[in-house]
Amino acid sequence: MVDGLGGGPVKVDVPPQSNFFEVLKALKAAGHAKGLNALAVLVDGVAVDLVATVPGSSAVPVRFLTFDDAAGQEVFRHSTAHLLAHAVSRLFPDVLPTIGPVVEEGFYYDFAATPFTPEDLERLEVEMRKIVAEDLPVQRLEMTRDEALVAFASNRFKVQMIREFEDGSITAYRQGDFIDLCRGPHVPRTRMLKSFKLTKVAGAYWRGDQKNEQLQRIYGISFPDAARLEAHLKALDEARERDHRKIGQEMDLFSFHDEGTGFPFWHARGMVLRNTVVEYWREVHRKYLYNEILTPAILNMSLWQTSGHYDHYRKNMYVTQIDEVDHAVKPMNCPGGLLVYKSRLHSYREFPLRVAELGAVHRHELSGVLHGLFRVRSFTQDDAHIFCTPEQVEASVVETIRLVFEIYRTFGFTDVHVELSTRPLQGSIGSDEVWRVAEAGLEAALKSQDIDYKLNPGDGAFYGPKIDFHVKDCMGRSWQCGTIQVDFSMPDRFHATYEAEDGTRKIPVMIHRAILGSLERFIGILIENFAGKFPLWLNPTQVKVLPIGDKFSDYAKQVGDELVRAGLRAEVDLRNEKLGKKIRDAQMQHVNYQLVCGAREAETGTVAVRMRSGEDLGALPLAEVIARLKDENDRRVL
RNA sequence: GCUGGCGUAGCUCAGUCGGCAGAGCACCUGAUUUGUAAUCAGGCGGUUGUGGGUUCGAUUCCCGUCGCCAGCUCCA
Repeated sequence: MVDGLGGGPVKVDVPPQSNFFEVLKALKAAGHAKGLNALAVLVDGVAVDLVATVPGSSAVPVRFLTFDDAAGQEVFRHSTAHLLAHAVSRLFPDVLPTIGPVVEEGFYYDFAATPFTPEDLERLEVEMRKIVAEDLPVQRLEMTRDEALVAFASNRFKVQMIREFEDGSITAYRQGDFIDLCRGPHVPRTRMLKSFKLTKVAGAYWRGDQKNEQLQRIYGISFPDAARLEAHLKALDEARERDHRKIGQEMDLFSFHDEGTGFPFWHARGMVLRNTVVEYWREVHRKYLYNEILTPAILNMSLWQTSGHYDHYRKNMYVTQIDEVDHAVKPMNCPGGLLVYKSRLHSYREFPLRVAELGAVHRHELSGVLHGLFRVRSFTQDDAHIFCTPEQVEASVVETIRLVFEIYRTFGFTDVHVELSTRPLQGSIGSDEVWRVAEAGLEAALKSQDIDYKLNPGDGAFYGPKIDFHVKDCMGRSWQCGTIQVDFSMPDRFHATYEAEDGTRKIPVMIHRAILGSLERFIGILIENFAGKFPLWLNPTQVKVLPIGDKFSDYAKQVGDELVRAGLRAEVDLRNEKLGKKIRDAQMQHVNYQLVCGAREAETGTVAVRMRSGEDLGALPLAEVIARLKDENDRRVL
């Protein structure tokens, strides 16, 4: 029975001991397999080669894999990785191949070698094309462990892998004079691997461990036809065009300088964007009954000893001395928040007490991981701590989840993916009972809101379970932004208490939460999501007023002033340039509206409205335009 | 932090097999007075990231260093 051809399963008869090529032939003869382009085959859920023997019973379900199946794509790309290793073995006979898996962005192969140069990649691509043209058959070889140890004796990495394999037969694949240890399956002939590109070289460690030998990794991508490869490379180009570091410079939003590696400098226009985000954030937090505090950047080291940061994360903290006493720049806001909490007595009647802080934190990240606004050494967390009783955890989490979704929706992120992480197997603190209640509370909160989530057992923080929120941008990329973490430990460490209904002092539960995560990173995400073409409410420059000539400068200035007085961000382009030039520049700055002022407009008190899309709304009375833009701005239309 | 690549004008990038450092854009000035994505001309602008070495001579070759980029590792 062959499935997956469209329509129901199809039955074909082939002689006993046939391979799947016979099945394909029979299907084609019956008019079924047209344009199938099978790469491998799924027999009872297990991917095998097309040359494998067809099972004797028709009860076993069979499905051919093409590039359009995830599993088929994997076979294809993995075969391309072998093709690469084959080419390397021809051009660099002394190089030892190690492993070559398929990853999300194609495939890679790690080699024990001296570094490859970009020219080497070009030569390798040429050699790979040669091997494709030779159309070598790809054969599966089964061998015993001893045979495998002999066959791969010269490759210490393969020997190590063979030794670690579980018992049973070991498989390898041969194409021409190249043999590689591999579970398979593979495409049957090298000819099928038509379109590929080697994309980059990088160092990588054997088994991903820094202590091990460093290998040379070659990344590549492959497709069954040139058109798909082209489309893929074009999409990569588009992603490069959206790079927030590039747009940030073009739009004059922020910069980085050698004098402060990893510390962003916000320019005036970037601050408008940032303040707009913050303004909205404050507005919605007021609505959700938060209050806001601000705690100092540098605090005595004893505080970090109490919080536990000194023990666990000292290497990431910036330390200094004040009057010869050790201090640290804060890497997190919660210890400071706890000092504020402790500055007076609290009653259960105040709970849940929602305390927000847009706190600037500094962390010493490794130099190699810094990346624009996405990974910096100083950033502002949209932090908040909710102090409550254990009974209030669930309701507080529900309320926070609602807030998270409301905020994401305002920025246009409606595709949100949620993960729940539970108690780590080792190193966690707190009683079983407390953990059980907290995990149940988070789970109940998610269920009550009908939210699908992924469970990550053992991935929680050492002090409590957490919910993480990932937003998907318009390119389909997922970004972890929000987090809700229940914490039983910190209030205890700090001896924070509240007066309970029965008059006793109790320790509150503390819920840490961030929604945007890092303001810097979130703005980076916004820039890439919108490719700099911000919706009106977020755009640093919303309107450009464009006089057609000097004669209309006064009228244009008047228009600009009125827009600004109405609370819109407008600039007037008084340069001695032609209209086409002014429009072009406004377009390149992604300004939402261009208001053209010439003789007709000046006489009638109108402006000719051109939208960023290129749509021309014609001349409209200024008052009408202002009302319309204000409405779009105030409603935060996307 | 590790491996590799790269640092030339505010930006994007040429160039120099070791011999007077260039273009476009931006900016300034002048002409032009402009109607929906680039008007023309002129001008300003650089210790070639930085420190050292080799050399008659270094932007070019070598070493150190800082930064950027890609990946690895890390990410409370």
